[in-house]
Amino acid sequence: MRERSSSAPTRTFPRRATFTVDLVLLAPRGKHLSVLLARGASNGTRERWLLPCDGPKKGETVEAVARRIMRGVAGSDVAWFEQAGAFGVGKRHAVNADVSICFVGVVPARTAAATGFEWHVISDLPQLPARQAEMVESALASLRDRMDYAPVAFRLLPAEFTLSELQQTYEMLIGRRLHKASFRRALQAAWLVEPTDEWRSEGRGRPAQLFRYAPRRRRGNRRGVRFDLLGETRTRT
Amino acid sequence: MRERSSSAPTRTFPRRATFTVDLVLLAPRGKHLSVLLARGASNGTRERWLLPCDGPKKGETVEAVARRIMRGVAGSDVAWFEQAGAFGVGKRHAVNADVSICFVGVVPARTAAATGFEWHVISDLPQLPARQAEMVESALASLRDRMDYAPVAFRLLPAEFTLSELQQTYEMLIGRRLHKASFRRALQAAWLVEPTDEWRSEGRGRPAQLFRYAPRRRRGNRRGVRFDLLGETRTRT
DNA sequence: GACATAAGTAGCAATCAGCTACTTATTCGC
DNA sequence: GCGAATAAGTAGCTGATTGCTACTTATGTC
Repeated sequence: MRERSSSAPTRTFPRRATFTVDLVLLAPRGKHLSVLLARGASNGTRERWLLPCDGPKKGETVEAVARRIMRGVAGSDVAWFEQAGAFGVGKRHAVNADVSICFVGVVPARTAAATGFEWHVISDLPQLPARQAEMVESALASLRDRMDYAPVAFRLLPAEFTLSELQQTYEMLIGRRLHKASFRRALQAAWLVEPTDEWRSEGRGRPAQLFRYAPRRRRGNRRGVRFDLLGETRTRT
Repeated sequence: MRERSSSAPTRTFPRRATFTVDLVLLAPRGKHLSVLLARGASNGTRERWLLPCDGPKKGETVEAVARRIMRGVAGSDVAWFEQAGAFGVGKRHAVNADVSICFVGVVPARTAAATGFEWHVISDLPQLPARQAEMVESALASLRDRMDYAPVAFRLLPAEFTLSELQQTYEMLIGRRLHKASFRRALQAAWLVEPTDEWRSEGRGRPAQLFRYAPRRRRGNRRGVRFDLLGETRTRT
């Protein structure tokens, strides 16, 4: 299936193939993350679950597709989203697209799922088509890679929040515990929050001061090199 | 254009659209990086240049497409490559694919370009279609993000190399100068190289000892959080 | 042999990060 | 009221990491 080409004269003409946009939409669920799944047609005894996905309408960017799917399945209150790569043939996909372009997004807790969709805790997912299972893994990795650079946690919280809430949100998103004193020290150094005059008492224990997100300055922080590479010589793809 | 669906019963059926794989292939050129461009049909007075691209053959993964294009345009001696995201409609693409899946790769200096292709220094590129220009930017960012984790530099060098050569390679790939003593100290701490018994004298100055890449151990290095995020509240997509 | 040049090292000073151990302020049970 | 329990918030030690200046070492050039 050749198309009209304006590519290099000496090469074969570019072929084309089809894709969909698949969405890994995450939301807090207690101390863990949950992912939104669509109930698939159950072809037998067992339920089938899939990631939400769709193709582009005419002229739509892939970001727009992702945004449209998010609006459709969970409303429009998205804390953050980003592309997490394209996943190709070789592992079965739900609707037989050649390639799925994966987006990862985060929405606040208690975001209602549209009919036919349900939140599932990531530690206990039903079986997904191989390609989609891979995408969930990769989406989580993308999110965790970005946590140091994108204010995901702040967008998940209300305008005013306690530092303990902020820390818990970070812990949930990156999937591991953080040390309280170190967390706060780093936060201070980054000039990301400012205290309000309000305090909140939450049952027992000392009341917590409320803060708001108010980033002040940028650390022009070019380090040398880190050499954090694995011992093995292999590429990530 | 609806397709057979096994998606959520209550949603519209996934649409599909076409894509190509586009390649940002980089090679050292003196102290800078160059990118491989394909000479396009010159529709007027000015030359047109494009990124190499193609679509998948039946059953081919996107990685396989990227690898095939690389083989075709620059041989098979690839130091490293990785996907750098999908770039959608909204900016013109060379062959009118709806979406381009971008791969970034690095090959050694002096890799010969196939007929119809030429290396261009990245600081002085000819005008490219908007989407492809965006891809070049993004590919460089991806490479630099990955430098701390993938042994790209080691794969560009011969089996035995001096530490100055290694440092220069790093500087070229990440696009900034590094401090000699700090570079070496970090390298030692990471147990990535081992000295050989050989020394190389390169004109004037003290001869340099040769090293080889021999990664020994892994630093299980989970930091707390870095809060390296920008002041502005915006996502990267 | 003096000088230029480049490799390679020592070590200071500042910062960062992980941790223990505290102080402060509140509710609960009595 | 008062002590125990609980959670917020802080102090500060320690070792690791980093950027840097300034050195020493070994070679070629003249």
